[in-house]
Amino acid sequence: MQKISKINLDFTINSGQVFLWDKKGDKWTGVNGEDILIATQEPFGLTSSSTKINNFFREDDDLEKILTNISRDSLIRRTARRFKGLRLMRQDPFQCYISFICSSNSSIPNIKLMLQNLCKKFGTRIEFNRQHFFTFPEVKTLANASVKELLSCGLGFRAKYVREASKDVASGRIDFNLLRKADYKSALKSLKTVYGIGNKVADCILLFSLDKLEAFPIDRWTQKILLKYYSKIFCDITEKSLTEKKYENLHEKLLEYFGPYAGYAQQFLFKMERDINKKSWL
DNA sequence: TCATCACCTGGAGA
DNA sequence: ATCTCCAGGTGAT
Repeated sequence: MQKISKINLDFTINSGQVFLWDKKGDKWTGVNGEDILIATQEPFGLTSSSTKINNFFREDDDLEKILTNISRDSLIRRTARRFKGLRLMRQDPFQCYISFICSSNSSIPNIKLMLQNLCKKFGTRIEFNRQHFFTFPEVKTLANASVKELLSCGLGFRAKYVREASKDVASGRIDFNLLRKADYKSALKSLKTVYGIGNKVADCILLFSLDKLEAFPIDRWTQKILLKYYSKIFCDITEKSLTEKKYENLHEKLLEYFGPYAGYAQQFLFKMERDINKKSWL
């Protein structure tokens, strides 16, 4: 049994990073690529049956250092205190990539539904702890899927994105190992060449699966948050959708303000504002 | 470079 | 019941 202290499972899993997780009783079960991960919150940490849990929950992150680093104002300090134990995760890159391509103009429950359908149709059925699960589909399987089959999973207009994006990985044009080694800006540029990936989705993939902690995904919520609490600091923010240029400029300023772990700041703020507005999680 | 707009689909609210 | 509106955006014009 592995133990990881200082992680709050509920905060972490219910912060919009992952979709294929379920809680039964006090036990969380999730799909990560071809692995099924199981974790339970214990009074003194977190237990699981797999060492893969350590990597998944970014045990190597020095949270004390990170929190000190991002604590640039009282709001972020309070929020980090309130959601103590919330962490970023290190997801399977391909699953993360497809998940956030599917997230476009959709809601968390619906994204989860689409991904579950993909797993059922294209994943591998496996037995684990006397229960059955479906793993996340392999790259080549999705790359060879027809748009019609993808549509049957409820993807709608995202079906063509998923098909093309999967082909890019299958062909090697998109190589997650290279992107992980690359610096943030070149990895971002590369991901944005994929059909169906813009700034926001690219930043999610970089932050949640490719170790780019300076990524700061700016979606409607984040934009709302910045407008509501940070309009003095990041002026010229409006509620209108961000243009390419504005997104880039804003990210630059965010990085300047929150520092190299800006992605963590984003996650705390996102969690806070969604909870305030009572938005649904998994 | 920027502003609009269409887009699949499931769920919530009128 | 039936309708409208919206949801963690992106691509095309």
